Amino acid sequence: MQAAKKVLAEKGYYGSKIVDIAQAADIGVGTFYLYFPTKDALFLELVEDTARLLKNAIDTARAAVTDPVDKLRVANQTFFHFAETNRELFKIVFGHGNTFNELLRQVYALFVADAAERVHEGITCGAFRPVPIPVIANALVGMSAQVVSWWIEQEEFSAEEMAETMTAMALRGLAHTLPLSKP
Amino acid sequence: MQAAKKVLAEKGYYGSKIVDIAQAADIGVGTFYLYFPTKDALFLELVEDTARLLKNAIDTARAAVTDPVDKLRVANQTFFHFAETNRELFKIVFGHGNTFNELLRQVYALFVADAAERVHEGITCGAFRPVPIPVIANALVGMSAQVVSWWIEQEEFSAEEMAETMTAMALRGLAHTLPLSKP
Amino acid sequence: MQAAKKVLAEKGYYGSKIVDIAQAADIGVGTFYLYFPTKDALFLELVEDTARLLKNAIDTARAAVTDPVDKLRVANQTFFHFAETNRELFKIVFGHGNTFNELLRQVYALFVADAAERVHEGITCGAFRPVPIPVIANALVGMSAQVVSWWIEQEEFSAEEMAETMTAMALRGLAHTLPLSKP
Amino acid sequence: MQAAKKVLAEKGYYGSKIVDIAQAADIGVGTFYLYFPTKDALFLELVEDTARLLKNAIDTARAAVTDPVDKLRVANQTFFHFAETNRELFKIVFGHGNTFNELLRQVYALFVADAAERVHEGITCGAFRPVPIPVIANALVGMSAQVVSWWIEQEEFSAEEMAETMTAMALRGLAHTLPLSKP
DNA sequence: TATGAATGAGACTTCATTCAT
DNA sequence: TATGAATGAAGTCTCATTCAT
Repeated sequence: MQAAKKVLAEKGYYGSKIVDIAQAADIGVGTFYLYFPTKDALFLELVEDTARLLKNAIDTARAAVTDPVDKLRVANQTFFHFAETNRELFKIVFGHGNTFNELLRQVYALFVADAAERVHEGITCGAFRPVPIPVIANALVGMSAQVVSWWIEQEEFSAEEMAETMTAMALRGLAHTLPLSKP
Repeated sequence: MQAAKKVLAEKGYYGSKIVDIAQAADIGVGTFYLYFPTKDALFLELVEDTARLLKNAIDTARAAVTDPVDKLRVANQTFFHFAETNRELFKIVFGHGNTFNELLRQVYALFVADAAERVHEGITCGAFRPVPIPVIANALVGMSAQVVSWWIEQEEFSAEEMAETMTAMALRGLAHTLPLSKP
Repeated sequence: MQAAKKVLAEKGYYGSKIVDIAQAADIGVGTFYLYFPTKDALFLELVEDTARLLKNAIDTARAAVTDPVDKLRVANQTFFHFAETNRELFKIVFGHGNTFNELLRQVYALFVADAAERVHEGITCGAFRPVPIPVIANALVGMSAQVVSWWIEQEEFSAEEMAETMTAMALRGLAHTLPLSKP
Repeated sequence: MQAAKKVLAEKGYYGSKIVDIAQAADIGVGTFYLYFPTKDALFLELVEDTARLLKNAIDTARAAVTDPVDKLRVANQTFFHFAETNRELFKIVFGHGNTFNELLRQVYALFVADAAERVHEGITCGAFRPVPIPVIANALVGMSAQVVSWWIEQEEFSAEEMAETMTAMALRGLAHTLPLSKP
C-alpha cells in the first residue's frame, strides 16, 4: 500500500492512526483490515519488504565483483542509491512524529555537532585529513551509538577494548596515513 | 527519579505507564505530576540529563588533552565507561518494548550479520586487517544508518559522494595500510 | 453495581453497552473498568453472586428441616421468594433484548400454549386433577427443555427411556391418584 | 440451509459470522442475502421451521390417540425422538459459543447437581421412589426455571401459591403414592 | 442469479491527566 | 505536599450488509 508509506513517513509509526492511513489510501477502515490483519502487520511488512529489497540489491550488486574492497564499495553505492529512491521508507524509520524519536534526534544532533567541531579542529590543525565534516561527524556518532546498543546487551568485550577498537577505527578513517603494519 | 529509569529501561517508553512508574517510585500518580508536568517531560528530562552528563564527562576528559587524536581517544574511553555505568539509561533508548524498536533491531541485526560476514571474508583472504568482527560490523552498519538518516533530509551531497566518503572511511578502518595521501 | 443490574435487566446482555451501564451508574466509562476488568466479568459476577445467594438461601432454609419432602417444599418456597425479591436479576437471565432470547421465548410460548390446551382438556374430561394450568404448562415445557438440553450431550439413556421417565413424572403430577407401588 | 445448521450448532448464534455460514454452504456472502434478508432472519427461519416441524410431529402423533394420558405419552415420545434426529438444531438453541449461555449452563448445572443430591438422599432414605436421578434433577430445575421466567412477568399468583404448586408437582413425581384426592 | 471486495458505524478498552480530599 | 479514584477522548478492530460486476 503506497499510500500507507506516505502517511507513515509523514506522521511516524505512533503518529499514524489507522483512520489516517485508510483515508490517505482513499479506502474504508474495514478495507484496511482486508489487506493487513493489524496496524503492526502493515509496518512489519513495509519494513521487512524494504529490508529485503535493499539486501537483495546489495547482494546483486556485490555478486558482480570479487575483491572485498570492491564489495564494500558497491555495497555502499547501492545503499545510498537505494536510500535516494526510497526516501519515504527511510523517513518512516528515522522520521519524527513522536516524542521519542524527536528526542533521540536531538541528542544525536548534539553529539554530531560536537563531533563535527572536533573533526573540524583536527583538520584545521592538520592532524586529520580533509573530510566532509558533517558526513564524518554523523558517521562517528552513528558508529558509536550502534556499537554501544549492541555492546550493553553482552559481556564479551571490556569498555577499554571497545574504546580502543572504536578509536582505531575512527582514527584510521581520519588520519593521513596508517602505520604500515603489513608492508 | 531513579525508579523511573528502571521501569523505562524494562518496558520502554511506550510500554511504561505512569501508574507503573509511580508505583515503582512508591509514590502516588498524583505525586508524579507534582514533579513532572507530563509523561513526555519525564522522558525528556531523563534523556536530556543523561545526554548532558555524558557530554560533560566527555568534555571534562577531553579538557585534559590537547592533541585531536588524544581527544578522540579519551572521548571514546569516556563514552564506553559511561555506557557501562549507565546501562539502564541506554537500554531505555535502544531497548525493546514496542513493535517499532523490536523491528528495527531485527533489521539492523540482519545487516550487521551481513557486514560481519563480509568483514570475516576480507580478513580471511588477507584484504582486511584483523579486527573484532562483531564490533566492526555494528560500527559499519551504525555509521551508514546514522549518516543516511541525516542525508535523506538534505541535498548537499550526491549519493556517489556519500558512498565514496563512507567507503573510504570504512576501508581505511579495515585496510592494512593507507595510501600515503600526505607523505 | 446496582445500576448495572437495571440496565442489564432492561436491555439484556448483548443489548447493554458499557457506555449505557456507565451512564446509568452515573460514572465514566473508565471508572467502569476500575471495578470490572471486562464487560463479561460484570455479568459473570452478577450472575455468580446471585446464584450463590440463591443457593445459600435455599441451603439455609433447608437446614432447618430434615424430611426430604419438607426440604423440597422449603426449597421451592425460598426459590420463589427469592425470585420475587430479585426480579431484576432474573430478568437479565430470561429477559429480552436480543433476537436470540426473543425467539426462544416465542418458541417456548408456542409449546406452553399447546401444553396448556392439553392440560385443560385433560382436566375438563376428568383425566387430570385440577391444577393452575399456566403454571403447570410452563413446568411441563421447562422440564422437557432442560432435560433435553442435557440429554443431547450424552448417551446414557435412550429416547424411549427418556420419554417414559418424563411421561411418568408428568402424569404423576397430573393424575388424581398414583399406582400404589409401595402400600 | 443445511450448512447453516452445522455452523450455528458449532459456534452458536453470536459466534457464527455470515462469512462462515456462506463458506460452509459453499456460496458467496452476497448469495446468502439472496435467500435471507438478514442474519436474524436465517436464525428465525431455522428455529421457526424446527419448531413447526416438531409441533406438527407431535400433533400428528397425538391425533392417533384420544386419551389425554396417551396424548402426553406419545407427545413425549415424539419429542425425544425428534430431539434425537435433530441434535444439531437443539445444540443451536442450547449450545455454547458465548459467555452468556456458557454461564447459564454453569448455573443450571450447579442447581441440577444440588437437586440430584437431594433426590438421591430422598431415594436412599426411602422417601422417594427410585428414579433416574440425573434426568429428574434436570427436570426439576428446568421446571422451576421456566415457570419462574414466566411468573416474574406477571402478577396472577403469589410466591406461596407457586411454591405450593411446584412442590406438589415435584412431590407427586417423586412420591411412592399419592393422596387419593379423588377416590 | 452469483459474487466478494468494500464499507463504516459502533463496540470495547486504555491511560495520561485532573482534582477533591 | 500527597493521593488515587475518576474521567473520557481516542484508538483498534469487527462484521452485517451493500452493490458493481
